[in-house]
Amino acid sequence: MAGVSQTTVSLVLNGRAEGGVRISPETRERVLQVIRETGYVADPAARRLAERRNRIYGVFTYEAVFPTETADFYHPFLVGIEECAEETGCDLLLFTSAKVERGERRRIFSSESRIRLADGCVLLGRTIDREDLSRLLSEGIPFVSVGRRDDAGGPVPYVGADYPSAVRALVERAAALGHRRMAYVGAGEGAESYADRLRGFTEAVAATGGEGLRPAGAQDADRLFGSGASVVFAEEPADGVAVAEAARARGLDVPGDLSVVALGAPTRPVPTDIDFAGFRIPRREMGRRAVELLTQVLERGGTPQELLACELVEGSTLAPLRGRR
Amino acid sequence: MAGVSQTTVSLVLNGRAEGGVRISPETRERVLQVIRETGYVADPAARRLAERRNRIYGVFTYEAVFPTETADFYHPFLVGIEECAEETGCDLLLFTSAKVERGERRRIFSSESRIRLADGCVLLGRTIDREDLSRLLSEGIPFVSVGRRDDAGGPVPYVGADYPSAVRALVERAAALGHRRMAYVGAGEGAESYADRLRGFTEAVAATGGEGLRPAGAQDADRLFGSGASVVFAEEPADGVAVAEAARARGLDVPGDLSVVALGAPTRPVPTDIDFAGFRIPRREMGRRAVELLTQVLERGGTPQELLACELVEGSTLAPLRGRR
DNA sequence: GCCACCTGATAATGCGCATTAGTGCGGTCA
DNA sequence: TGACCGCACTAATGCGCATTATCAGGTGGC
Repeated sequence: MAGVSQTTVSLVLNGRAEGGVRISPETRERVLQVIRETGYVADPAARRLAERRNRIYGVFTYEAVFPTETADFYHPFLVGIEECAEETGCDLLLFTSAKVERGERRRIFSSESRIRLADGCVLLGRTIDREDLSRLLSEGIPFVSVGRRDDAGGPVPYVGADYPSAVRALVERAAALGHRRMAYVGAGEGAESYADRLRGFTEAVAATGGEGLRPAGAQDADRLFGSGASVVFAEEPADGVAVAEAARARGLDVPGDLSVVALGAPTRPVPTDIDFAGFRIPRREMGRRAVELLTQVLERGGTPQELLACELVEGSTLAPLRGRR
Repeated sequence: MAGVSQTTVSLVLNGRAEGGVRISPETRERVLQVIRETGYVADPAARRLAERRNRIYGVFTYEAVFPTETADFYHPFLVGIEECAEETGCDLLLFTSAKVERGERRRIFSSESRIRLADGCVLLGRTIDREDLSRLLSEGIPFVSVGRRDDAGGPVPYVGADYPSAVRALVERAAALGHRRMAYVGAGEGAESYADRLRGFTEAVAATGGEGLRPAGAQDADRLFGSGASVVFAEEPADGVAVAEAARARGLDVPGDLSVVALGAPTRPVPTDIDFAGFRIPRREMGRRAVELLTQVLERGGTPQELLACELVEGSTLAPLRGRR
């Protein structure tokens, strides 16, 4: 239509006028005019094939991206991811096709994985299969995990929340309020985030000269209350609720008789109106940062690992040690 | 690695053993073995190029897909869309790259639209630009709109909510309760959904022999209450709240003195605990159905147009006409 | 010995683009 | 006059796959 070759259109379209190749202003204008009239758009698939890049970032989650159950927990991450993708000019590809046999989890590498359609991808989830991780690494697929991950045959690029520091700060606050015997309720393992919290707890208790206790769990209320702990660090808000309820059932006042600190954020709605002391996971910021880091990896490579600070939440469940003050 | 040609691999990979082409079991097994060992996966982009299909469905929204404001309204649609995409074995592409100049809406056809990367797409939004719609039609891009849309240079494929029927049922219910003078509050235009509600109202009122009133809006409380209407149909829950508040401000009891029916669902959080009579928009089902219809369009073409029934909500704001019963 | 026929696999082609190595042309300089 | 150069543009190639036409080798019939 413009009387020029496909090459010329390509050059005009991509503004590649710098590298030795020149297009006369008249020709350029003629081409642009036709493009405007027809609304021509280069086929992204072909582009990808030739250019080896897509401007499409994949988002992988083991659960549905738009869940109904854990919506409140994952949503903020996705808000951040989308925000940053929009700014970066990228589209997001949700791997919804990862076949799910009844009741099974999605898999990153299914028989017909489409992960390579994206330039790279962002991983989201409480835990991520080590197999999947190490395969991502060995195949050299660019990715960034939201949430710290242990090595999986090599260092994993991630942006996580700095749980150890957050927990440490809370332990120090408790110590400053006179608490010495502190209990940690929760598995302290299974996911990096849990391990990090427990580690932060253990180290901080040691540093402040306190005494760290590990009752079996919130269920084992007898051991918990028999331990003499004056403050309980609950691995998750759900644990915190369980502890608080058990305490009240025994006529103990929270925080009058027992302080409770809830770590993390509710991964599923917890029916409570307790204003726990704890911290806020910077989920939105983590999502944003993950996309930024992915972009950086794509451009310059590397294995970025970042921890974002959590903001402490005062709450009303952490009080001075009974009898003090 | 298997000592065969690229063609053979392709044939094995796609199981195309029916159409005259044959692969011996030994060769096939040898190829599959290598595929298993290496974890080879066909490049989706190249596949798309050659096959002209992707198994990627685009999702276009004018606002962010993961919004914070209107989250509650759009979320159910997306849940349905994702569910069905997962069952269909498709991935979802979120057009987050549609450049947004500060404060402007996204555009389907931006300078570098990637819409054609997807096999087709689902459109979401209260209103959709007629320009965009007619261009989708004229360019023959397969799509399905969530929500009924008027013709835009041709019939638009959609799956919508059957507002006219729902509103009619509510009007009939009101009529059965003795109401005759009924008012509709809202613009009744601007979006197809509003027009449909007003139309359902007008027709149903005429059919039941009642009297339909159109005060200017909830703001114009004087006209509304002076009209003698015993029941108000509010175009949106927000309008319903406004009406109910205005009524209470005048000492009128809802529904004792005035019944209020709220149509649709809150598009943004409305701070109220009123249990309005009205109906439930089958949002999740609409999302699911949109994906199903898109699949159908891709396979067999056509322009499906469907309306899904809304479930009536009893609520507590629609009572028998004062002085009756 | 020749042709017809079937089987199993491959060479060749094209999808729509980006990229590179030219190509033709008019002008410069020695 | 011819070598040389910059300019504006194009022909050709390849990206990784699906598809189609073709081919080599074997079998059977007459």
